[in-house]
Amino acid sequence: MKDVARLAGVSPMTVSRVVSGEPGVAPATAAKVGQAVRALGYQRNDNARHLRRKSPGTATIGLLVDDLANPFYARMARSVEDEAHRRGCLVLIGSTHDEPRREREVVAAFTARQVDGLILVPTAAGHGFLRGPAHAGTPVVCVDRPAPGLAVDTVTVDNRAGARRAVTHLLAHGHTRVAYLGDRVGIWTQGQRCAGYLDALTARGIPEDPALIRHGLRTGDQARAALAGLRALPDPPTALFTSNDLITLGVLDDLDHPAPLAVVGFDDLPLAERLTPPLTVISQDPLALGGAAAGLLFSRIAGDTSAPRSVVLETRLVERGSGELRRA
Amino acid sequence: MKDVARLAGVSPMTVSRVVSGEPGVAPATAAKVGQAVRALGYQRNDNARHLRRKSPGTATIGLLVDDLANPFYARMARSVEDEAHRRGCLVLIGSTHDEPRREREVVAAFTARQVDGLILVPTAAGHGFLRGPAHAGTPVVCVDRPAPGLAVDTVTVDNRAGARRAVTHLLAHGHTRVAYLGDRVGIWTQGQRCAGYLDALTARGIPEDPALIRHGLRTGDQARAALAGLRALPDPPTALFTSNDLITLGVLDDLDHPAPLAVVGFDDLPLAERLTPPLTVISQDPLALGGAAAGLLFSRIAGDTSAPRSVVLETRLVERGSGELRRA
DNA sequence: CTGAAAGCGCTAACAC
DNA sequence: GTGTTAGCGCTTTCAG
Repeated sequence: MKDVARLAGVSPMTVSRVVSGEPGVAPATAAKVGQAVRALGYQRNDNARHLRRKSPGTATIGLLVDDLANPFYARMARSVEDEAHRRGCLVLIGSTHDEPRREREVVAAFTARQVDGLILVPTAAGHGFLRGPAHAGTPVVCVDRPAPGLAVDTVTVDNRAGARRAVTHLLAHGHTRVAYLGDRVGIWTQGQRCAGYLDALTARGIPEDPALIRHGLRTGDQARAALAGLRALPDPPTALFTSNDLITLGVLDDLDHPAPLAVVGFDDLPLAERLTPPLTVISQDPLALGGAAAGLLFSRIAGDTSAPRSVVLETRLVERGSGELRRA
Repeated sequence: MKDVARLAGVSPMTVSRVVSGEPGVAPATAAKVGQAVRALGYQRNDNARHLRRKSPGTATIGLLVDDLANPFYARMARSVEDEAHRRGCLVLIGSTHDEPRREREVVAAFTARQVDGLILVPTAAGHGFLRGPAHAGTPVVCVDRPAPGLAVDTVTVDNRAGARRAVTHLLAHGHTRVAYLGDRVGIWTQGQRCAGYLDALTARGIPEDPALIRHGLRTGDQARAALAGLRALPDPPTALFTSNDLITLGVLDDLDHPAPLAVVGFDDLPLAERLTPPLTVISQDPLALGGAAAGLLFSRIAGDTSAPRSVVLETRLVERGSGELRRA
């Protein structure tokens, strides 16, 4: 900046004013400065700028998701970045890979960079560290899952209602033996979906049968094995509710034999309508999740200090065939 | 920091040393400082730190892709972030949505934040702005497509060889009328894939038939319409090479009627093996792309000033059925 | 309308 | 081992 000032024959202060588009500079002076800027290829150092400026922070937010490669979070990230871009804000990104340690590290690195706010898909573990004085003043929005014991804005989808809807749909097609296949119940979304499954049974007066409930399925293969187990029961299910896409895919190949099973999955899949059978799913809208989270965060950044809000988005039942199979 | 110093009864300099883990501080002093840090919830301001430190820049890189929501770029981003994290580096992210203006804006914002380097999926348009003095000293790596006229490191996949392989595969199954369905040839990857298609024909001595070549298909519906046109020819094709996944999906439903067509697509799809027919594809490895780009960038950042390098990754032919249909 | 001085939070370089 | 001084690149504040 000093170089530009020298070349333009003005003081650094004037260069600052021109570069920042502040009023009160003679057009002629501004032009000279502009030329010097272009001649030298000068670019303002925004880090230094934000160091001195008190006004709007650093115009940077942090986004920390479980895994960027997951299309669900990728779409969320996209809409967060779009919202940030509309507001002239940059986005620092990170993946936790569900490791609380990595989460803590990255959050620390983000706040050390003076981000104006944080959008976070919390890992399962405790988030006491976010409550410390280090984070006072940095607004946080949790998205996709809440952070237990952390009083911050949260955007989730109504997993429980969605699961209930799925299972109710199956019951409406005459099924009475509906199995639940899920990942670990400790995962918040899974717990919610299982609760929704039970809600639906209860509403119909169908007693819960522990033999039909399988938790902790972490891979497609495990799901497949679980299904085999279910089919070996004396009174096997005629329908399945699969609680995430990995599990849905795992059972897909074994739906027809020996007896056809109806299935509704939670989470939409890219090509669900082209599978055989076309998959009926409960679908979520990751773009809306990201958009809502960004909206909340920016209103906090703008100074909104009201009580923490909880936004819950609805899911959608998409009927494509696999869930409309009537009981044999 | 001054507050911490006061509370610990030492000078700010000592706090700095402790917080930065520098040697040469008495353990007792370090302990006192540590307590004060925790009591106040102090966190170092890394922006200010990097302002003064000359050593390793800001430990931040910029990643600019076409669209974060695209699973291909999402996976690339994930591996870039992983590599960056391994090196204690943060990642600023952005989407261009293929708009050169947005690309320029975001690149400018990144460099204004003093990123140590840039990984870029260049838009189609010119990149003269990257050559200006403003970017001297900020290493850039282009990934997925080259930036015409820009002498920087580039990581791409061998689109041409992949396409050639796909078409050769179809020819080997007895087909002589193989059609090409692609997006605008002006898009670099599409141009390469079309060239590969022609290579394969030439190698077999099969003359190119313009009636079998369709460019500019931007949607699945357009691809479908193009296929209808091909089928109406007096001498219709018996096999297709589809040059991206959108096009592949577009034609998928019309492969069997009136006559069965063999097809090989460029780009793998998540559930390709579960479609009917299971899809034979040329698959790329976005994680490897991202990893290679990050590797190159970090070696540049570390001071490698050798001539710009071009890394070209191979594709893989994945045979699943749709491409192994013999000529009727 | 423009410039000089001071300082944002931190660390390099040197003194003690 | 620890403190002092100066200054990173910019903007605030106030004086001309």
